[in-house]
Amino acid sequence: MEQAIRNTLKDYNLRSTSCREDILGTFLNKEVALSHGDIEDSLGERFDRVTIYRTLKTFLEKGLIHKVLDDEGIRYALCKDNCSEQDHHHDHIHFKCVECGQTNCLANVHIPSVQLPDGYQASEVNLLIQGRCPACT
Amino acid sequence: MEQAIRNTLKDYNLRSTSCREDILGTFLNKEVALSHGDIEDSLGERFDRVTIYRTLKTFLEKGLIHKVLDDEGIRYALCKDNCSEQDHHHDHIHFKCVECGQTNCLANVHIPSVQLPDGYQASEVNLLIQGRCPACT
DNA sequence: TTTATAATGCAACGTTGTTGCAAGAGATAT
DNA sequence: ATATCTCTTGCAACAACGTTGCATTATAAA
Repeated sequence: MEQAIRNTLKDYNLRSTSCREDILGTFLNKEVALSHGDIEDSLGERFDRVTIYRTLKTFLEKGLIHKVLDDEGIRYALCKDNCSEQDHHHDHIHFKCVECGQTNCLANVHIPSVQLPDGYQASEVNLLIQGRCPACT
Repeated sequence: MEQAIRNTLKDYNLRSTSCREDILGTFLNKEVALSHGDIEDSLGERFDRVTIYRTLKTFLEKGLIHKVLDDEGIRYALCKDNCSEQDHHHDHIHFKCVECGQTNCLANVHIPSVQLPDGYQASEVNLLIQGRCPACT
């Protein structure tokens, strides 16, 4: 596990540091979309707030994580497909439960293609569905 | 126009105040999704920041506006259909141009229905497409 | 082990959003 | 037109969120 995380960082041309390892580990554990605050809470006082911000920014730029839209702000989740600095492809859907507040990725559910009016060029698609998850129904 | 705005406020059981009239007027003029900051900039120093926050909150609760998810935070747009406190229905799509930064509503384009896994109940759907708008292609 | 480069922590700052409370304005009935 | 009740506003103070510059420390490669 530890080693797998290090390898992932290496694959993305990132140096291994304890902060990066812990944050990546948190994403792997939780499997839901996390906000900066969630990560801060989960890691305790081990790292500076600023370092967490910068780590998230770095992960974003390298294509390790992507933004997840949320009605309360911005969250982040691991990229499932192999994204890179150049190329992002996320056609999956995020579901946020209004009851328990968890946001997670509905893998396997594909976004049906949308017919855009003339002149519009899509590069990224984000779909957030809010409602109740199976655990809260 | 002035009178139309007052009537709209009345329809939603809201007292007419200059702040509410101006904010509603701004939404009617701009026709794009606005953030709190956009509104603040557009209205100048006429109203307190706090009042703008509270006005947006009130408009939200009464069903006059709805949240539009954005990769930089949260924006608001007028409800087109007749929404109310109880009942919101927004199946339209928002398009954000990565070039000019404007977010607007693609009326006429409907969100294709999504087949959710068992146990999930959807109550609200938000679709944001990012790319280039006709003016920036 | 040395060295070049990158990441971290700290401090300071700016922005964004919230709450309580006193003063002021809107709507209604008289 | 006025009095009255209620809702809205502005102010102050605060909390949360996010950014930048710089000195120090850690990583990876020679």
